[in-house]
Amino acid sequence: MVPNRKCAGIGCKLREHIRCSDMPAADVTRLENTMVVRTVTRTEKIFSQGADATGLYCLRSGHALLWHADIFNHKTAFRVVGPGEMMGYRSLFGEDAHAATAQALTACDVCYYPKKVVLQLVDEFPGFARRFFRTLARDRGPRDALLLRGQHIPVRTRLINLLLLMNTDEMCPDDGECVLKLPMLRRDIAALLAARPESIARAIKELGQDGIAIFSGRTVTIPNLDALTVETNSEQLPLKGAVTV
Amino acid sequence: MVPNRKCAGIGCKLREHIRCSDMPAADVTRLENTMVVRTVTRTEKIFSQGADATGLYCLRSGHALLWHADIFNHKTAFRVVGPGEMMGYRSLFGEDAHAATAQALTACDVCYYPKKVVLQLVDEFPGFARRFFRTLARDRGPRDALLLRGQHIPVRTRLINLLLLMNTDEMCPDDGECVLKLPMLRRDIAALLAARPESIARAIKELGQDGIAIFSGRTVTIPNLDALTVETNSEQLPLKGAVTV
DNA sequence: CGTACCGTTGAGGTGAGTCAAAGTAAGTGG
DNA sequence: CCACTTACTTTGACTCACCTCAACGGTACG
Repeated sequence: MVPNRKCAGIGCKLREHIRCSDMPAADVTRLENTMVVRTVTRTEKIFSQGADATGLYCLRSGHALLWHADIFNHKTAFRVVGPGEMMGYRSLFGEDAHAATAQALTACDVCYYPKKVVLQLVDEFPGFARRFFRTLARDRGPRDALLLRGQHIPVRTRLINLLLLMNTDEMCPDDGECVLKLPMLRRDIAALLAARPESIARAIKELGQDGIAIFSGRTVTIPNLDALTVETNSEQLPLKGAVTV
Repeated sequence: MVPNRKCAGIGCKLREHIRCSDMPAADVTRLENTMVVRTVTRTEKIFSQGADATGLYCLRSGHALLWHADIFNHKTAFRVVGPGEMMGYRSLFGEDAHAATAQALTACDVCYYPKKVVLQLVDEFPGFARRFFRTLARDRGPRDALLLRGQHIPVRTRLINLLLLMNTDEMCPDDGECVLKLPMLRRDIAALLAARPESIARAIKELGQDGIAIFSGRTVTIPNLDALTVETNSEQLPLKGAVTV
């Protein structure tokens, strides 16, 4: 782990939460002062399954993967965390130990806010709390996995879903082809889709032959984005919309 | 739907939430006065996927099933709601339409609290809010399904997991055999385990032949509870602990 | 120029889905 | 209370997507 350093200004979704609450400048500063930014390298763990949840994490840059290991160390990933996204809030508010490990897929700048300060602010400012309620209620954490797995959806379709999920930014010109860089290994894709790396390789080959998505290392070229969406819609999507109870 | 009637006293988990907050009697009365109890019959819907979330629901008695339907009307259940349990809170706090349908498995008494009052109380009483944070963060909603599905777990094991999940009450003497009454159809079990009714039937037959769990209609006799737990532990349980990020 | 690790390809096995049909329980009306 | 309808449950035969195991090619790094 690289030496910590203070960092002025709050990044991530948290800034948005603050804007929506009527938090005075003094309290924002209080939060800023306790924030710690640390830089982690690829494959390094940000927090580990089983460890106490001592605070809230936020990615300033880079990508991380959340996965859970069973007693046989069989890993099941269920969320890709991108720049600006928070993580660790479920165990924070659930008052549980971390039930998943966060591992850096690429080099990351990670913000950390101590539990005590976050909970205090949540208690004091209803507007701030309400934003967290929304985040928690809409959290796709385990839902990402649900969306992507499910036996009756073929691996090919699950892979397409993942591509569409990773394509949030506007790296796609409206008509032309679309180039996407996946921040993870085949092994990680497999863990996310609840499949084996071999099955992923076969699905990738198939998509390439059909001219739907051409993989070259971690770079994916998608000639026609519509062709992807068409295919997911024609398949059975068991949890297409958000599954909010 | 049977005519509504007022009902004194707040049941369910909500009472516990109130006890943990420092809510004055006047506010508790405010909540009680807006509460509505209605009785629903088997198969009746308590709320429907796509409808606006107008309040919080709570089962005073009976069992209900939460399921989500895709565009092909393929139903995937993900939670069994028992007496005292709340439902509908995710869409309430997520400010989304209901993304699932709640359907009564047996006759139910359902409490309903209007959104406005609940949100007001959450804003006013941090202790009350904190309990909801915990509930949301620990919510197994979609997680139940995750626990039970996953291709690499055979249907037989998923079924055992469900039995253990339904066996919360102490209907088991310490040594003797344990009798359990499932509140649902085979079809519902299938939806919960992301399997087909035929596969459930086969798994049930197998468990009976092995003398691990004898099904007779909706009544399940488990000669030795340990035999069940042993089997789940020896299998790969991808999400054994709670998956809280 | 090895040593790892990652990625791909092939052969073989299998759990569970699908389809179809028979058996059983539950609910209805005379 | 019984005949009838309807819905649920079980069984069997077949098929297939994916897993497993094993081997080989590629690339990074010492």
